[in-house]
Amino acid sequence: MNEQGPDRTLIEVAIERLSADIVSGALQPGRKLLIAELKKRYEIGASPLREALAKLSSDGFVVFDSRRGFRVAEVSQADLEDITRVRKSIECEALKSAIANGDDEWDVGIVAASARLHRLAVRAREADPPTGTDVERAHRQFHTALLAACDSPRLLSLQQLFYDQAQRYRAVMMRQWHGLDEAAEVHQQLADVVLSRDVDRACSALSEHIDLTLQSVYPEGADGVRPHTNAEPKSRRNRQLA
Amino acid sequence: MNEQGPDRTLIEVAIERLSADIVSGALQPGRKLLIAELKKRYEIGASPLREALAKLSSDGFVVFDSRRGFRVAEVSQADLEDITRVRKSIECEALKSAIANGDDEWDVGIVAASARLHRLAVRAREADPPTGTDVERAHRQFHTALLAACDSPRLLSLQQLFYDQAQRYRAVMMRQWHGLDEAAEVHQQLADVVLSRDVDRACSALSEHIDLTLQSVYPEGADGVRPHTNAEPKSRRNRQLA
DNA sequence: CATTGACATTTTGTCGATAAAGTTAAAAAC
DNA sequence: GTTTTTAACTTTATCGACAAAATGTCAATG
Repeated sequence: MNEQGPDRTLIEVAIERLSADIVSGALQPGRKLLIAELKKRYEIGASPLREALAKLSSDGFVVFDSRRGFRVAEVSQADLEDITRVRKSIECEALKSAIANGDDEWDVGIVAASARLHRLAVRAREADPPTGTDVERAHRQFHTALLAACDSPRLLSLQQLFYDQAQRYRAVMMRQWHGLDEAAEVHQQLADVVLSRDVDRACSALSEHIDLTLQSVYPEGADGVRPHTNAEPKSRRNRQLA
Repeated sequence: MNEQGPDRTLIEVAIERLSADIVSGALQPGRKLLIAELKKRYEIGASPLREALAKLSSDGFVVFDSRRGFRVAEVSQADLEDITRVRKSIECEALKSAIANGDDEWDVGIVAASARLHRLAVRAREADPPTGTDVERAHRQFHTALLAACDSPRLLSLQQLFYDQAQRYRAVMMRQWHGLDEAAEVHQQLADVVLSRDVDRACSALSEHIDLTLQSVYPEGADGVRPHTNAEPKSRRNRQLA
Protein backbone atom coordinates (compact mmCIF):
# COMPACT_ATOMS: atom_id res chain seq x y z
CA MET A 1 0.00 0.00 0.00
CA ASN A 2 2.68 2.45 -0.74
CA GLU A 3 0.48 5.20 -2.06
CA GLN A 4 3.11 7.68 -3.05
CA GLY A 5 1.59 10.43 -4.99
CA PRO A 6 1.13 11.15 -8.62
CA ASP A 7 3.13 8.36 -9.97
CA ARG A 8 6.39 9.89 -10.95
CA THR A 9 9.27 7.92 -12.20
CA LEU A 10 12.06 6.96 -9.82
CA ILE A 11 14.46 9.02 -11.85
CA GLU A 12 12.39 12.09 -11.16
CA VAL A 13 12.20 11.30 -7.48
CA ALA A 14 15.94 10.83 -7.35
CA ILE A 15 16.57 14.11 -9.14
CA GLU A 16 14.32 15.93 -6.75
CA ARG A 17 15.76 14.49 -3.59
CA LEU A 18 19.35 14.72 -4.70
CA SER A 19 19.08 18.33 -5.74
CA ALA A 20 17.24 19.18 -2.55
CA ASP A 21 20.06 17.66 -0.55
CA ILE A 22 22.70 19.40 -2.60
CA VAL A 23 21.05 22.80 -2.43
CA SER A 24 20.42 22.47 1.28
CA GLY A 25 24.00 21.45 1.87
CA ALA A 26 23.15 18.04 3.30
CA LEU A 27 25.44 16.76 0.58
CA GLN A 28 28.37 19.08 0.79
CA PRO A 29 30.34 20.54 -2.11
CA GLY A 30 33.03 18.21 -3.32
CA ARG A 31 31.58 15.15 -1.67
CA LYS A 32 31.93 11.91 -3.54
CA LEU A 33 28.60 10.44 -4.54
CA LEU A 34 28.88 6.69 -4.28
CA ILE A 35 26.12 4.85 -6.04
CA ALA A 36 26.06 2.18 -3.36
CA GLU A 37 25.72 4.78 -0.64
CA LEU A 38 22.99 6.70 -2.43
CA LYS A 39 21.15 3.44 -2.97
CA LYS A 40 20.83 3.00 0.75
CA ARG A 41 20.13 6.64 1.43
CA TYR A 42 17.23 6.95 -0.95
CA GLU A 43 16.22 3.34 -1.39
CA ILE A 44 16.38 3.70 -5.14
CA GLY A 45 18.17 1.37 -7.48
CA ALA A 46 21.40 2.08 -9.27
CA SER A 47 19.98 2.74 -12.72
CA PRO A 48 17.59 5.55 -11.80
CA LEU A 49 20.30 7.04 -9.64
CA ARG A 50 22.83 7.07 -12.42
CA GLU A 51 20.39 8.79 -14.71
CA ALA A 52 19.47 11.33 -12.08
CA LEU A 53 23.13 12.08 -11.49
CA ALA A 54 23.71 12.47 -15.20
CA LYS A 55 20.91 14.98 -15.40
CA LEU A 56 22.16 16.89 -12.36
CA SER A 57 25.58 17.04 -13.85
CA SER A 58 24.28 18.63 -17.00
CA ASP A 59 22.49 21.09 -14.72
CA GLY A 60 25.71 21.92 -12.95
CA PHE A 61 24.97 20.55 -9.50
CA VAL A 62 27.14 17.53 -9.91
CA VAL A 63 30.33 16.87 -11.78
CA PHE A 64 30.96 13.63 -13.53
CA ASP A 65 34.31 12.13 -14.34
CA SER A 66 34.11 9.26 -16.75
CA ARG A 67 34.70 5.96 -14.99
CA ARG A 68 35.52 7.82 -11.84
CA GLY A 69 32.05 8.62 -10.67
CA PHE A 70 30.11 11.63 -9.53
CA ARG A 71 30.69 14.27 -6.92
CA VAL A 72 28.87 17.33 -5.72
CA ALA A 73 30.00 20.41 -7.62
CA GLU A 74 32.23 22.75 -5.68
CA VAL A 75 31.16 26.23 -4.74
CA SER A 76 33.43 29.23 -4.82
CA GLN A 77 33.37 32.93 -5.17
CA ALA A 78 34.63 32.64 -8.72
CA ASP A 79 31.80 30.29 -9.52
CA LEU A 80 29.13 32.58 -8.15
CA GLU A 81 30.74 35.45 -10.02
CA ASP A 82 30.44 33.46 -13.20
CA ILE A 83 26.83 32.56 -12.54
CA THR A 84 26.03 36.16 -11.74
CA ARG A 85 27.62 37.46 -14.84
CA VAL A 86 25.88 35.02 -17.12
CA ARG A 87 22.57 35.55 -15.39
CA LYS A 88 22.84 39.28 -15.95
CA SER A 89 23.49 38.76 -19.59
CA ILE A 90 20.74 36.20 -20.14
CA GLU A 91 18.09 37.84 -18.02
CA CYS A 92 18.62 41.29 -19.44
CA GLU A 93 18.31 39.94 -22.93
CA ALA A 94 15.15 38.09 -21.96
CA LEU A 95 13.78 41.13 -20.20
CA LYS A 96 14.16 43.26 -23.31
CA SER A 97 12.11 40.73 -25.18
CA ALA A 98 9.53 40.45 -22.43
CA ILE A 99 9.03 44.19 -22.33
CA ALA A 100 8.70 44.28 -26.09
CA ASN A 101 6.15 41.48 -26.19
CA GLY A 102 4.43 41.77 -22.84
CA ASP A 103 0.66 41.96 -22.87
CA ASP A 104 -1.87 42.43 -20.09
CA GLU A 105 -1.44 38.91 -18.85
CA TRP A 106 2.23 39.55 -18.38
CA ASP A 107 1.53 42.64 -16.31
CA VAL A 108 -0.95 40.75 -14.23
CA GLY A 109 1.45 37.93 -13.63
CA ILE A 110 4.07 40.30 -12.30
CA VAL A 111 1.66 42.10 -10.05
CA ALA A 112 0.40 38.80 -8.70
CA ALA A 113 3.89 37.49 -8.04
CA SER A 114 4.82 40.64 -6.21
CA ALA A 115 1.62 40.49 -4.18
CA ARG A 116 2.46 36.94 -3.21
CA LEU A 117 5.76 38.08 -1.71
CA HIS A 118 4.02 40.81 0.24
CA ARG A 119 1.55 38.31 1.51
CA LEU A 120 4.32 36.09 2.84
CA ALA A 121 5.88 39.09 4.55
CA VAL A 122 2.61 39.85 6.25
CA ARG A 123 2.14 36.29 7.38
CA ALA A 124 5.66 36.34 8.76
CA ARG A 125 4.84 39.36 10.92
CA GLU A 126 1.78 37.68 12.26
CA ALA A 127 2.56 34.36 13.79
CA ASP A 128 2.38 32.08 10.82
CA PRO A 129 5.94 31.77 9.62
CA PRO A 130 6.14 30.74 5.99
CA THR A 131 8.52 27.90 5.36
CA GLY A 132 11.74 28.32 3.47
CA THR A 133 10.32 26.50 0.49
CA ASP A 134 7.26 28.76 0.46
CA VAL A 135 9.46 31.79 0.23
CA GLU A 136 11.72 30.20 -2.31
CA ARG A 137 8.80 29.20 -4.48
CA ALA A 138 7.30 32.67 -4.41
CA HIS A 139 10.66 34.20 -5.19
CA ARG A 140 11.18 31.95 -8.13
CA GLN A 141 7.69 32.67 -9.42
CA PHE A 142 8.42 36.35 -9.25
CA HIS A 143 11.54 36.11 -11.34
CA THR A 144 9.83 33.79 -13.77
CA ALA A 145 6.93 36.19 -14.11
CA LEU A 146 9.22 39.09 -14.94
CA LEU A 147 10.43 37.30 -18.05
CA ALA A 148 7.35 35.29 -18.89
CA ALA A 149 6.57 37.30 -22.01
CA CYS A 150 9.96 36.67 -23.54
CA ASP A 151 9.49 34.79 -26.79
CA SER A 152 12.72 32.84 -26.75
CA PRO A 153 12.33 29.35 -25.30
CA ARG A 154 16.06 29.01 -24.93
CA LEU A 155 16.52 32.23 -23.02
CA LEU A 156 13.78 31.16 -20.64
CA SER A 157 15.24 27.77 -20.04
CA LEU A 158 18.68 29.25 -19.49
CA GLN A 159 17.15 31.62 -16.99
CA GLN A 160 15.77 28.68 -15.04
CA LEU A 161 19.04 26.83 -15.24
CA PHE A 162 21.14 29.59 -13.78
CA TYR A 163 18.52 30.65 -11.32
CA ASP A 164 18.74 27.13 -9.95
CA GLN A 165 22.50 27.17 -9.89
CA ALA A 166 22.42 30.38 -7.91
CA GLN A 167 20.01 28.77 -5.49
CA ARG A 168 22.81 26.97 -3.70
CA TYR A 169 24.33 30.30 -2.79
CA ARG A 170 20.99 31.91 -2.09
CA ALA A 171 20.37 29.16 0.41
CA VAL A 172 23.50 30.20 2.32
CA MET A 173 22.33 33.76 2.25
CA MET A 174 18.84 33.02 3.49
CA ARG A 175 20.05 30.97 6.40
CA GLN A 176 21.05 34.07 8.28
CA TRP A 177 18.34 36.12 6.87
CA HIS A 178 15.74 38.36 8.36
CA GLY A 179 13.69 41.00 6.69
CA LEU A 180 11.15 39.49 4.41
CA ASP A 181 9.43 42.85 4.51
CA GLU A 182 12.31 44.63 2.97
CA ALA A 183 12.74 41.89 0.41
CA ALA A 184 9.13 42.27 -0.68
CA GLU A 185 9.70 45.98 -0.95
CA VAL A 186 12.79 45.59 -3.10
CA HIS A 187 10.98 43.24 -5.43
CA GLN A 188 8.02 45.58 -5.61
CA GLN A 189 10.30 48.36 -6.79
CA LEU A 190 11.90 46.11 -9.37
CA ALA A 191 8.46 45.16 -10.62
CA ASP A 192 7.51 48.81 -10.92
CA VAL A 193 10.53 49.67 -12.99
CA VAL A 194 9.91 46.72 -15.28
CA LEU A 195 6.26 47.56 -15.69
CA SER A 196 7.19 51.11 -16.64
CA ARG A 197 8.70 49.47 -19.72
CA ASP A 198 11.75 51.63 -19.73
CA VAL A 199 14.13 49.04 -21.09
CA ASP A 200 17.35 50.64 -19.97
CA ARG A 201 16.28 51.36 -16.45
CA ALA A 202 14.63 47.95 -16.14
CA CYS A 203 17.75 46.13 -17.29
CA SER A 204 20.02 47.94 -14.93
CA ALA A 205 17.63 47.44 -12.06
CA LEU A 206 17.46 43.72 -12.78
CA SER A 207 21.20 43.60 -13.18
CA GLU A 208 21.77 45.21 -9.81
CA HIS A 209 19.22 42.93 -8.29
CA ILE A 210 21.00 39.85 -9.55
CA ASP A 211 24.21 41.20 -8.13
CA LEU A 212 22.74 41.22 -4.65
CA THR A 213 23.24 37.49 -4.12
CA LEU A 214 26.90 37.80 -4.91
CA GLN A 215 27.34 40.84 -2.70
CA SER A 216 25.51 39.20 0.13
CA VAL A 217 27.40 35.92 0.06
CA TYR A 218 30.81 37.43 -0.60
CA PRO A 219 30.57 40.93 0.85
CA GLU A 220 34.15 42.01 0.29
CA GLY A 221 34.73 40.61 -3.12
CA ALA A 222 38.05 39.37 -1.81
CA ASP A 223 39.44 36.09 -3.01
CA GLY A 224 39.32 33.03 -0.87
CA VAL A 225 36.35 33.94 1.27
CA ARG A 226 34.15 30.94 1.67
CA PRO A 227 30.39 31.13 1.74
CA HIS A 228 29.54 30.06 5.21
CA THR A 229 32.44 31.70 6.90
CA ASN A 230 29.86 34.07 8.14
CA ALA A 231 32.02 37.06 8.84
CA GLU A 232 30.10 39.97 10.20
CA PRO A 233 27.67 41.05 7.54
CA LYS A 234 28.38 44.45 6.13
CA SER A 235 25.02 45.94 6.62
CA ARG A 236 21.49 44.76 6.70
CA ARG A 237 21.14 46.04 3.23
CA ASN A 238 23.19 43.19 1.91
CA ARG A 239 20.91 40.68 3.43
CA GLN A 240 18.59 40.88 0.56
CA LEU A 241 16.86 38.14 -1.24
CA ALA A 242 18.16 38.31 -4.75
CA MET B 1 40.70 -9.62 -30.12
CA ASN B 2 38.33 -6.77 -30.42
CA GLU B 3 40.72 -3.88 -30.62
CA GLN B 4 38.31 -1.01 -30.54
CA GLY B 5 40.21 2.14 -30.05
CA PRO B 6 41.01 4.29 -27.10
CA ASP B 7 38.77 2.67 -24.68
CA ARG B 8 35.84 4.96 -24.37
CA THR B 9 32.74 4.05 -22.55
CA LEU B 10 29.77 2.74 -24.50
CA ILE B 11 27.76 5.73 -23.41
CA GLU B 12 30.27 7.98 -25.12
CA VAL B 13 30.21 5.87 -28.25
CA ALA B 14 26.44 5.98 -28.29
CA ILE B 15 26.37 9.75 -27.85
CA GLU B 16 28.80 10.18 -30.67
CA ARG B 17 27.07 7.93 -33.12
CA LEU B 18 23.59 9.10 -32.28
CA SER B 19 24.44 12.73 -32.62
CA ALA B 20 26.30 12.07 -35.85
CA ASP B 21 23.21 10.38 -37.24
CA ILE B 22 20.94 13.14 -36.04
CA VAL B 23 23.10 15.93 -37.38
CA SER B 24 23.56 14.18 -40.70
CA GLY B 25 19.85 13.58 -40.99
CA ALA B 26 20.11 9.79 -41.04
CA LEU B 27 17.75 9.97 -38.10
CA GLN B 28 15.19 12.49 -39.22
CA PRO B 29 13.57 15.20 -37.13
CA GLY B 30 10.58 13.92 -35.21
CA ARG B 31 11.48 10.29 -35.60
CA LYS B 32 10.71 8.03 -32.71
CA LEU B 33 13.80 6.54 -31.14
CA LEU B 34 12.95 3.04 -30.03
CA ILE B 35 15.44 1.57 -27.64
CA ALA B 36 15.00 -1.87 -29.16
CA GLU B 37 15.66 -0.53 -32.63
CA LEU B 38 18.71 1.46 -31.57
CA LYS B 39 20.05 -1.62 -29.84
CA LYS B 40 20.20 -3.44 -33.13
CA ARG B 41 21.40 -0.46 -35.07
CA TYR B 42 24.39 0.25 -32.89
CA GLU B 43 24.83 -3.06 -31.12
CA ILE B 44 24.86 -1.33 -27.78
CA GLY B 45 22.80 -2.33 -24.78
CA ALA B 46 19.78 -0.50 -23.47
CA SER B 47 21.40 1.14 -20.47
CA PRO B 48 24.15 3.02 -22.29
CA LEU B 49 21.63 4.00 -24.92
CA ARG B 50 19.23 5.44 -22.40
CA GLU B 51 21.98 7.49 -20.83
CA ALA B 52 23.18 8.72 -24.17
CA LEU B 53 19.66 9.75 -25.11
CA ALA B 54 19.24 11.56 -21.82
CA LYS B 55 22.40 13.50 -22.48
CA LEU B 56 21.37 14.33 -26.01
CA SER B 57 18.05 15.54 -24.79
CA SER B 58 19.67 17.95 -22.40
CA ASP B 59 21.77 19.08 -25.36
CA GLY B 60 18.66 19.71 -27.41
CA PHE B 61 19.09 17.07 -30.10
CA VAL B 62 16.47 14.79 -28.69
CA VAL B 63 13.28 15.36 -26.79
CA PHE B 64 12.22 13.12 -24.02
CA ASP B 65 8.70 12.52 -22.83
CA SER B 66 8.53 10.75 -19.53
CA ARG B 67 7.42 7.15 -19.93
CA ARG B 68 6.80 7.78 -23.58
CA GLY B 69 10.32 7.62 -24.85
CA PHE B 70 12.64 9.67 -26.96
CA ARG B 71 12.39 11.23 -30.38
CA VAL B 72 14.62 13.34 -32.56
CA ALA B 73 14.04 17.04 -31.95
CA GLU B 74 12.15 18.84 -34.67
CA VAL B 75 13.76 21.53 -36.78
CA SER B 76 12.03 24.68 -37.88
CA GLN B 77 12.72 28.20 -38.91
CA ALA B 78 11.50 29.45 -35.55
CA ASP B 79 13.94 27.12 -33.85
CA LEU B 80 16.91 28.29 -35.88
CA GLU B 81 15.86 31.86 -35.25
CA ASP B 82 15.92 31.17 -31.55
CA ILE B 83 19.30 29.50 -31.71
CA THR B 84 20.67 32.36 -33.77
CA ARG B 85 19.41 34.98 -31.43
CA VAL B 86 20.80 33.28 -28.35
CA ARG B 87 24.11 32.60 -30.05
CA LYS B 88 24.48 36.24 -30.92
CA SER B 89 23.85 37.23 -27.38
CA ILE B 90 26.15 34.63 -25.82
CA GLU B 91 28.98 34.91 -28.30
CA CYS B 92 29.05 38.69 -28.28
CA GLU B 93 29.25 38.68 -24.53
CA ALA B 94 32.03 36.11 -24.64
CA LEU B 95 33.84 38.01 -27.36
CA LYS B 96 33.93 41.17 -25.28
CA SER B 97 35.56 39.22 -22.54
CA ALA B 98 37.98 37.51 -24.88
CA ILE B 99 39.09 40.81 -26.35
CA ALA B 100 39.55 42.24 -22.89
CA ASN B 101 41.61 39.30 -21.67
CA GLY B 102 43.27 38.03 -24.81
CA ASP B 103 47.00 37.58 -24.73
CA ASP B 104 49.50 36.55 -27.39
CA GLU B 105 48.46 32.95 -27.24
CA TRP B 106 44.92 33.97 -28.05
CA ASP B 107 46.07 35.90 -31.09
CA VAL B 108 48.13 32.98 -32.23
CA GLY B 109 45.26 30.57 -31.82
CA ILE B 110 43.04 32.68 -34.02
CA VAL B 111 45.66 33.09 -36.70
CA ALA B 112 46.31 29.36 -36.67
CA ALA B 113 42.64 28.50 -36.92
CA SER B 114 42.20 30.85 -39.81
CA ALA B 115 45.26 29.42 -41.53
CA ARG B 116 43.82 25.96 -41.13
CA LEU B 117 40.72 26.98 -43.05
CA HIS B 118 42.84 28.46 -45.83
CA ARG B 119 44.82 25.28 -45.97
CA LEU B 120 41.69 23.22 -46.48
CA ALA B 121 40.60 25.56 -49.24
CA VAL B 122 43.93 25.08 -50.98
CA ARG B 123 43.75 21.31 -50.65
CA ALA B 124 40.26 21.44 -52.10
CA ARG B 125 41.53 23.23 -55.21
CA GLU B 126 44.23 20.66 -55.68
CA ALA B 127 42.96 17.13 -55.87
CA ASP B 128 42.80 16.17 -52.22
CA PRO B 129 39.26 16.97 -51.19
CA PRO B 130 38.93 17.46 -47.46
CA THR B 131 36.09 15.51 -45.95
CA GLY B 132 33.03 17.16 -44.47
CA THR B 133 34.20 16.37 -40.98
CA ASP B 134 37.60 17.92 -41.66
CA VAL B 135 35.95 21.13 -42.67
CA GLU B 136 33.53 21.03 -39.82
CA ARG B 137 36.30 20.42 -37.31
CA ALA B 138 38.36 23.31 -38.61
CA HIS B 139 35.33 25.57 -38.60
CA ARG B 140 34.52 24.70 -35.04
CA GLN B 141 38.11 25.24 -33.99
CA PHE B 142 38.01 28.67 -35.54
CA HIS B 143 34.95 29.74 -33.62
CA THR B 144 36.32 28.25 -30.45
CA ALA B 145 39.60 30.09 -30.93
CA LEU B 146 37.85 33.43 -31.31
CA LEU B 147 36.45 33.16 -27.81
CA ALA B 148 39.18 31.12 -26.19
CA ALA B 149 40.38 33.98 -24.01
CA CYS B 150 36.98 34.55 -22.47
CA ASP B 151 37.24 33.96 -18.74
CA SER B 152 33.72 32.69 -18.17
CA PRO B 153 33.48 28.91 -18.23
CA ARG B 154 29.72 29.07 -18.56
CA LEU B 155 29.75 31.37 -21.55
CA LEU B 156 32.20 29.06 -23.25
CA SER B 157 30.18 25.98 -22.62
CA LEU B 158 27.02 27.70 -23.79
CA GLN B 159 28.84 28.68 -26.94
CA GLN B 160 29.65 25.05 -27.60
CA LEU B 161 26.13 23.97 -26.86
CA PHE B 162 24.47 26.31 -29.29
CA TYR B 163 27.16 25.94 -31.88
CA ASP B 164 26.30 22.24 -31.86
CA GLN B 165 22.60 22.88 -32.06
CA ALA B 166 23.17 25.08 -35.09
CA GLN B 167 25.20 22.32 -36.65
CA ARG B 168 22.09 20.47 -37.75
CA TYR B 169 21.11 23.44 -39.86
CA ARG B 170 24.63 24.13 -40.99
CA ALA B 171 24.71 20.59 -42.31
CA VAL B 172 21.73 21.37 -44.50
CA MET B 173 23.47 24.46 -45.71
CA MET B 174 26.73 22.74 -46.50
CA ARG B 175 25.05 20.07 -48.54
CA GLN B 176 24.46 22.50 -51.38
CA TRP B 177 27.57 24.36 -50.74
CA HIS B 178 30.53 25.31 -52.87
CA GLY B 179 33.16 27.88 -52.23
CA LEU B 180 35.48 26.87 -49.45
CA ASP B 181 37.76 29.61 -50.74
CA GLU B 182 35.28 32.30 -50.06
CA ALA B 183 34.43 30.82 -46.70
CA ALA B 184 38.08 30.97 -45.69
CA GLU B 185 38.15 34.55 -46.86
CA VAL B 186 35.10 35.51 -44.82
CA HIS B 187 36.55 33.95 -41.72
CA GLN B 188 39.85 35.67 -42.32
CA GLN B 189 38.10 39.00 -42.33
CA LEU B 190 36.23 38.18 -39.19
CA ALA B 191 39.49 37.21 -37.54
CA ASP B 192 41.05 40.51 -38.59
CA VAL B 193 38.27 42.56 -37.10
CA VAL B 194 38.44 40.63 -33.86
CA LEU B 195 42.20 40.94 -33.66
CA SER B 196 41.90 44.69 -34.13
CA ARG B 197 40.23 44.60 -30.71
CA ASP B 198 37.59 47.09 -31.62
CA VAL B 199 34.84 45.62 -29.47
CA ASP B 200 31.89 47.19 -31.22
CA ARG B 201 32.97 46.34 -34.71
CA ALA B 202 34.02 42.86 -33.68
CA CYS B 203 30.68 42.15 -32.05
CA SER B 204 28.67 43.30 -34.99
CA ALA B 205 30.88 41.38 -37.38
CA LEU B 206 30.43 38.23 -35.33
CA SER B 207 26.73 38.87 -35.07
CA GLU B 208 26.36 39.17 -38.80
CA HIS B 209 28.45 36.10 -39.25
CA ILE B 210 26.20 34.06 -37.00
CA ASP B 211 23.21 35.31 -38.93
CA LEU B 212 24.55 33.79 -42.11
CA THR B 213 23.43 30.29 -41.25
CA LEU B 214 19.88 31.46 -40.72
CA GLN B 215 19.89 33.49 -43.91
CA SER B 216 21.32 30.66 -45.87
CA VAL B 217 18.89 28.01 -44.67
CA TYR B 218 15.81 30.22 -44.71
CA PRO B 219 16.69 32.85 -47.32
CA GLU B 220 13.55 34.97 -47.15
CA GLY B 221 12.68 35.18 -43.49
CA ALA B 222 8.93 34.78 -43.59
CA ASP B 223 8.45 35.73 -40.01
CA GLY B 224 9.88 38.89 -38.55
CA VAL B 225 13.55 38.30 -38.12
CA ARG B 226 14.59 41.13 -35.95
CA PRO B 227 18.19 41.96 -36.74
CA HIS B 228 19.34 42.57 -33.29
CA THR B 229 22.49 44.37 -34.17
CA ASN B 230 23.17 44.22 -37.79
CA ALA B 231 22.11 45.65 -41.06
CA GLU B 232 21.94 43.44 -44.07
CA PRO B 233 23.75 40.56 -45.68
CA LYS B 234 26.34 41.54 -48.18
CA SER B 235 25.36 40.14 -51.52
CA ARG B 236 23.32 37.14 -52.33
CA ARG B 237 26.29 34.98 -51.52
CA ASN B 238 24.16 33.40 -48.89
CA ARG B 239 25.74 30.04 -49.24
CA GLN B 240 28.31 30.85 -46.63
CA LEU B 241 29.68 28.75 -43.87
CA ALA B 242 28.64 30.44 -40.69
C1' DC C 1 63.01 6.58 2.26
C1' DA C 2 60.92 7.06 -2.00
C1' DT C 3 59.42 4.06 -5.96
C1' DT C 4 57.76 0.24 -8.17
C1' DG C 5 54.91 -3.66 -8.81
C1' DA C 6 51.76 -7.33 -7.59
C1' DC C 7 47.54 -8.24 -5.33
C1' DA C 8 43.01 -7.31 -2.99
C1' DT C 9 39.13 -4.31 -2.69
C1' DT C 10 36.01 -1.00 -4.15
C1' DT C 11 33.31 1.19 -7.66
C1' DT C 12 31.74 1.92 -12.14
C1' DG C 13 29.77 0.28 -16.57
C1' DT C 14 27.02 -3.07 -18.98
C1' DC C 15 23.84 -6.76 -19.77
C1' DG C 16 19.59 -9.55 -19.65
C1' DA C 17 15.30 -10.31 -17.36
C1' DT C 18 11.04 -8.60 -15.64
C1' DA C 19 7.46 -5.54 -13.99
C1' DA C 20 4.79 -1.50 -15.00
C1' DA C 21 3.15 1.62 -18.05
C1' DG C 22 1.52 2.90 -22.62
C1' DT C 23 -0.50 1.75 -27.24
C1' DT C 24 -3.16 -0.57 -30.58
C1' DA C 25 -6.80 -3.61 -32.10
C1' DA C 26 -10.88 -6.01 -31.67
C1' DA C 27 -15.22 -6.91 -29.49
C1' DA C 28 -19.27 -5.26 -27.12
C1' DA C 29 -22.65 -1.79 -26.06
C1' DC C 30 -25.38 2.03 -26.91
C1' DG D 1 -22.10 4.07 -36.81
C1' DT D 2 -19.94 5.79 -33.01
C1' DT D 3 -18.28 5.13 -28.46
C1' DT D 4 -16.70 2.21 -24.67
C1' DT D 5 -14.53 -1.96 -22.88
C1' DT D 6 -11.55 -5.42 -23.00
C1' DA D 7 -7.75 -7.84 -24.33
C1' DA D 8 -3.27 -8.41 -26.81
C1' DC D 9 0.82 -6.35 -27.73
C1' DT D 10 4.76 -2.74 -27.41
C1' DT D 11 7.83 -0.07 -25.11
C1' DT D 12 9.72 1.94 -21.10
C1' DA D 13 11.53 1.80 -16.26
C1' DT D 14 13.79 -0.80 -12.87
C1' DC D 15 16.36 -4.41 -10.70
C1' DG D 16 20.11 -7.70 -9.68
C1' DA D 17 24.19 -9.86 -11.33
C1' DC D 18 28.61 -9.59 -13.32
C1' DA D 19 32.70 -7.90 -15.88
C1' DA D 20 35.99 -4.16 -16.41
C1' DA D 21 38.29 -0.46 -14.57
C1' DA D 22 40.05 2.29 -10.89
C1' DT D 23 41.84 2.69 -6.29
C1' DG D 24 44.18 1.34 -2.22
C1' DT D 25 47.62 -1.79 0.28
C1' DC D 26 51.86 -3.36 1.23
C1' DA D 27 55.99 -5.79 0.51
C1' DA D 28 60.13 -5.83 -2.37
C1' DT D 29 63.57 -3.08 -4.59
C1' DG D 30 66.72 0.45 -5.63
